[in-house]
Amino acid sequence: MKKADATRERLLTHARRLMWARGYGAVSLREVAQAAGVDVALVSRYFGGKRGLFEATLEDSFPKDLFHGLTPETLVDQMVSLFVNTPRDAEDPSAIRMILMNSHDDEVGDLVRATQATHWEGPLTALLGSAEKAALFGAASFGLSVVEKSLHMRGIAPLDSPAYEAQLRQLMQAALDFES
Amino acid sequence: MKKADATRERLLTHARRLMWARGYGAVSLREVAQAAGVDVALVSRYFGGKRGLFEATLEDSFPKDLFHGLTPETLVDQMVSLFVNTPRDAEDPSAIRMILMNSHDDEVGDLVRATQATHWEGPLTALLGSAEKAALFGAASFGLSVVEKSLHMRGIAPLDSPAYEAQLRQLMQAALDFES
DNA sequence: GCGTAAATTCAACAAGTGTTGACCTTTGAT
DNA sequence: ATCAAAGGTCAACACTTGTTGAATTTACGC
Repeated sequence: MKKADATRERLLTHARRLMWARGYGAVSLREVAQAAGVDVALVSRYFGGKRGLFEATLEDSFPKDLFHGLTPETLVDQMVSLFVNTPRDAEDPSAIRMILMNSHDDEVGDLVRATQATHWEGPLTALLGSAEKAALFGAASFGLSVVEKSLHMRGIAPLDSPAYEAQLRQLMQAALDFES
Repeated sequence: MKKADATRERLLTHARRLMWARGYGAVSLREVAQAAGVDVALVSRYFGGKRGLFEATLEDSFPKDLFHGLTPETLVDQMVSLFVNTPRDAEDPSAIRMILMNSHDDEVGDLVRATQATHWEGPLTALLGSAEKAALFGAASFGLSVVEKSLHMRGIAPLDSPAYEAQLRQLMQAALDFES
């Protein structure tokens, strides 16, 4: 019972790396299997199919407690810090990228959006006590992350500049000051 | 010589509608051809292949003069107005959505990013006279557009609220006030 | 109406997809 | 060492994809 779990996990790791980075539809099971060093058939055997494999990566590694222990006052600092410390095109693909790449897929889009809403949008709304604040802050943060970290638009954004970080903080704080 | 041009344009229209909305990789030529009411073979015949068809939609309908005639002072108003007046999930898919859906495609990603850089990022940088300003403003605007218009995250953003529009203007202006 | 060229369809292709059932191969307890 | 179960491979399937060359239909000047 031990060996199987190991390869199961190996499949899961590579599936997450590939599918989160390039999207569910753009990655073939054969590619995942080859990366894991096993035969394609094992995927359907262990996860019930391609969709099952993707779902497993969500349950396994979607960050669920992003806002845990935060207050509206500490939120901005925390998010800016998270933003600045996250490298572009990280080896280990981020959940932001995963949402960006899979939200519009016919097969898994609904699942992705539901997962996001449950674990991020919901808690953030609860934390801020306002759907509108959560909306604007979430949109600004997510949008910035998408553009900075994932879309390959160069000429954009000197991440290391301290002035940029300050401006970023001000920008996010402005989103938080939304009234009614 | 007339009839062919008509179906050529019909193919182009449906290709843009489908590929800009769901992404190059997710749309099959047979689907485009069926929407246009012709046989699949015509695509390769008229456009030289799938990629040629997509390139044609770019040359044909990518908005090229978005910042023409604007000054740094009128930029925010213009963009906020454009933003507020653009419906969510428009029938005629937006270039924003197209960039979002195709920037990471292995086959057309480079082309999309190059097009974007030439017609948007370049002019915006020239207009603002600063790569950093263009970076932050572009990222904020684009990110907000992406989240609001394209990612299907509901519970997010009451577009019709006047207070929201004011906040949006303030947010974009803040991005523009970037120094050094 | 005829005939020619344009416009379009048809049929087939090679390649790649996810999935399945039968088949080996390794492992570990008796 | 034996045998059964677990772990994994193999070959084949039905299907979809983009592309291509030949055949067929449609339009139009004479």
